[in-house]
Amino acid sequence: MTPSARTIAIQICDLMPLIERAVSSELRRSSQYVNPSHLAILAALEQESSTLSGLSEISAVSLPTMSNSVTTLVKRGWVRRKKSTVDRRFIKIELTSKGRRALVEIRKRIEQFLTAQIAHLQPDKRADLRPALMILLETFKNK
Amino acid sequence: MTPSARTIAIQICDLMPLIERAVSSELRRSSQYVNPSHLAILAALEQESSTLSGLSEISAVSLPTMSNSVTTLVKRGWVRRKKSTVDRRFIKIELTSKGRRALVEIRKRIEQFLTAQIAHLQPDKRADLRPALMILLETFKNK
DNA sequence: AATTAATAATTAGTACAGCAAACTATAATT
DNA sequence: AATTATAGTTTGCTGTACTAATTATTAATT
Repeated sequence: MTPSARTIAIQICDLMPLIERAVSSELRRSSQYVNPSHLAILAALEQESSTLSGLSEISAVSLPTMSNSVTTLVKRGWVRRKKSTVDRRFIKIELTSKGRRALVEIRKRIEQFLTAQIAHLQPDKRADLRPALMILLETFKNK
Repeated sequence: MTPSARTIAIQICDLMPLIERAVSSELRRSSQYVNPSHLAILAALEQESSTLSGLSEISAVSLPTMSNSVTTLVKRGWVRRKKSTVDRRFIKIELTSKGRRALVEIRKRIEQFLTAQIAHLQPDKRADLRPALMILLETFKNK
């Protein structure tokens, strides 16, 4: 019998905090504190520059919140604000090269941490994980 | 060929913020704001009461942070502090019945949200998810 | 053309999680 | 009895989250 959507939802519900906690803790351990929300912003900007309202929608936070977060990231030199020449109400947020390097660095640290956890698994279990994660990625993209 | 641990790590790295964002946004949408970290604390206490230092270790945050979070939860009436009679330095944190009800309520809301996402999937894809999630749950338990 | 409405972003004010450092209270050691 | 260790709390800071109000700019109306 195929598992109900609810069964899987509960599993995700249980799993999320476990990984989240481990990764957050790993990020906090680093010299420069990195908030998970910053990671999301940098990752979004890596694809393409975005306006402030665009970012706030992607991250599902309010506009003022995103404005503040961007200010923090600007202070760190990871992004820059750039007024649009077409419509001057818009502000384009761009990743700086320093921000790009920081993103690579942060990703590397999380990846190394997660890799260490996954490495303990049997190859056949790892084989099960990949397609499942692809399904989830597809499911939660643009949600 | 079985996927490398690193490949899977990257997948998780990409997936996490997607789900996290969706769920956080869902939690914030509710009348009473619920911080994800609160959820983790309540869930830990549901299993069994714990000391403050126990909780801070489980959630991988500092002792002062946990002390403050518990104070917030006490104000909300969701947990209570109780001095140990054996060793009076210890403080047992217990879930109140109101806290237990809140936990059920929060879980229900997240589950409903996630269920709605999962429900769109084909049964065979859902069938793939369950064992994979079990592997991940096992992997990140006690990490 | 002047006024009004709509849109994008910021500012102000509040709540609260995260930290380190300094502190209090209690228990264990010496 | 004095010292050291342990469990929590308090303080002071940074920074994310919110809503409500404000500013700047553009679009729509009259």
